[in-house]
Amino acid sequence: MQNFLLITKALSDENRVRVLMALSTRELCVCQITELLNLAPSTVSKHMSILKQARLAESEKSGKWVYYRLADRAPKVVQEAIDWVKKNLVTTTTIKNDAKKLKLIIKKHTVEGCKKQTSARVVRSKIEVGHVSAI
Amino acid sequence: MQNFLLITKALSDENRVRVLMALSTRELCVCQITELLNLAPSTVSKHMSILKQARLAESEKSGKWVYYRLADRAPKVVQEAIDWVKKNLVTTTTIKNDAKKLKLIIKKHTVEGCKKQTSARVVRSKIEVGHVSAI
DNA sequence: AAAACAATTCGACAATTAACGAATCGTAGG
DNA sequence: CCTACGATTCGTTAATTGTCGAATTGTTTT
Repeated sequence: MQNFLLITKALSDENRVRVLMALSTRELCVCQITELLNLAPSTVSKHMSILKQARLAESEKSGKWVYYRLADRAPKVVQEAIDWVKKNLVTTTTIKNDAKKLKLIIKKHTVEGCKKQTSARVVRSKIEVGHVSAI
Repeated sequence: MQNFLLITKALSDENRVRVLMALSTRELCVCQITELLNLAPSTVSKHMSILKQARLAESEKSGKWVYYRLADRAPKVVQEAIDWVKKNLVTTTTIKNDAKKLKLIIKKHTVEGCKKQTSARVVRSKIEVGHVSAI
């Protein structure tokens, strides 16, 4: 019951479901999510920890960055929740607008890095799915 | 998106999911739910209005009583949410304990009515699914 | 070594929400 | 009619939650 409520509570905030939908396209680092949602980094970090606790999202550190992605190999409850969310939100204007905005953000980050930095990791993430712990 | 969040917010409270699970067995009047959850009637009423707004539950007035039941013929999002909840909570101890307690409550109410009253409606609900607006 | 930067943690504050009791509405029975 | 009762609404309070900025941690770059 407690795990179940972790999931539903995580899904009961608009910003968090927007993140989940964004992650359904590809993995993202915190600064990209921050830019998408227009929130303070600390706020985004909190949201991500809630998604992680519910096991809806996973994270992986790579140098200075922390990349988040949708849960894989998570319990069935979680997977079904994710599928339900995806299925019912892909068509909404909010999510479609986010998708557009996200493309620009990713393009920008690919060129400039998170702010002014260029990272091989960011560039490479376009062509490979796997992750490396160090560049 | 707003409708979606009505659903997830409704599901993010333990008492409300307990009610949903109780309703998956049979329809219930507010006083029965109140007894199950051990909350003030006004609190239960609020919870039920939240479930109704999310379209997870429906209500029907019958004399002095208001009966709630799980949504039927609701949008697919809602149906899928209900199925997901049911599937993942039937085995939990909280819900199983509720089921036990509910049996006693129903038995009691069948004999004595909500408090001291006997209602034909309550007795009849055991054998018929349909509802009548007046006894 | 120092500076820059991404992310997290922490403390404070504002907004939301769960809970209750009192008051109200509607129905049923004396 | 009037009383009793189930349910809802309303106003209040307590608890929870979302948000931010400041401070901190860890990593990379200069």
